[in-house]
Amino acid sequence: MTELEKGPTGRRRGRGARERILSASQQLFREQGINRTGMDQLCAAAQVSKRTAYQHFPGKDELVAEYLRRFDPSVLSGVFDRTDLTPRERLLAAFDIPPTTPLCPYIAAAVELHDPQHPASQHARDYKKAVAARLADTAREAGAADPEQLGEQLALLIDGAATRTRVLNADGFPTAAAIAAVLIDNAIPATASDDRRREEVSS
Amino acid sequence: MTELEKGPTGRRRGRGARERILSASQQLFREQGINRTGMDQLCAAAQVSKRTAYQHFPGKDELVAEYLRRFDPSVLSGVFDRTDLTPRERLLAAFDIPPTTPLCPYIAAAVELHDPQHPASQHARDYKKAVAARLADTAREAGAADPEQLGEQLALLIDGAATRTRVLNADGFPTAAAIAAVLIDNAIPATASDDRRREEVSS
DNA sequence: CGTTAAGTACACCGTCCTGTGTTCTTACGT
DNA sequence: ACGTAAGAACACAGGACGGTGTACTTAACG
Repeated sequence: MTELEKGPTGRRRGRGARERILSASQQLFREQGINRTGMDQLCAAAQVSKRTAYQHFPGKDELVAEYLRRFDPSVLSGVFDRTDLTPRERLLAAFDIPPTTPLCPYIAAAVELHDPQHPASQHARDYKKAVAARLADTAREAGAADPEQLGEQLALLIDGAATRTRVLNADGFPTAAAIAAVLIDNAIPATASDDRRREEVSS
Repeated sequence: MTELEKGPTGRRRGRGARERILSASQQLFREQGINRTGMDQLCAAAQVSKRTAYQHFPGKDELVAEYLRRFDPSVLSGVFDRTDLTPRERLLAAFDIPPTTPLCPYIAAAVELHDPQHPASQHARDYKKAVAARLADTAREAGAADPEQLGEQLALLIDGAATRTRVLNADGFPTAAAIAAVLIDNAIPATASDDRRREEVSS
């Protein structure tokens, strides 16, 4: 990863500066925040010339947007694609987050940048909606009466837990998970604690 | 408030510069964020010389801390001291927040400043704990089985709603209020809910 | 080989930021 | 009326920031 990735036969140019920049962004933006991380420091950490950075990204704003774009696959698919869990367990697994996680980078970016028009802010909105939609899908799979509502509720719990973890310096996800369990049980009519049967509830 | 406050007989010095500074802080910090509000702009809005500002506050950090300190009475007592409501109604009234509210300034400050050691961050922690404690008190008053847990849960809901309102640009408090209603009903031992009026419960 | 693109090193610009020094003016209380 | 302290006006230091210009070096590939 730190080494250049030589493609099969196609483009093999470059020595991976862009990757190093994004990698350093992930570390520094999360550790120090976006506004408190200057381009000079970032380039030094990435071992990349400042000039090179600005040949890969038009500006810091676009770099931040691209930095956020990198989170999608890991977070989204990490939980929702686990076939070893029942839908209900998957919903709860979304709250199994190590307390060391700094803060949802989308929340941090939206608050730090403070501009709803910023490309990163728009991406944050899209991401949050996507998570809620994924939760709703899983809720539907689990047989919830109102999947959209449950998805929105669980998404709110995740954000609340992330925020409180940051502000209070104490893990808020156990509390959120407890609430989630109540909501899930209330939303699934049959209260079949575990629907091990994978029957598609075509409704 | 905007006028100088002449004490009874004691100190009558000053023409209210400090008040104007704090007042302008409330407006600008909430509208634009803390980091994006420079001292020059703030002093101009407060119609205060920059030199005067730095004679009232050692630095911007302390000004921010004092700015946060101003929120305590209004927010805390605004909801919890309403004697016209039952304890249960008071818990739910905490979610009646106009959607125009920018964002809980404590969350914004903690995320923007990004330093847990910052005086404002410490104050934000204290405030969040105080709110949870107040909610727990009210929950106890309402007859909840585990008031501390319910207080913590409701506090998490409020923060989640505030965060999502900011990130998604859509009011998140109705969703949070719906969850709160479920939690409250689950936490108060069944029929013992202190509703004085049971008329339009189901409506 | 030579070409070409990617990357480096480094100085530099303009802007904004927090914070200070200095001098002058106002208003209050005695 | 006078002294004193709060405040105004204004320039300026010192640094961080985002971003650019320029000349040089490296590595891939024909």
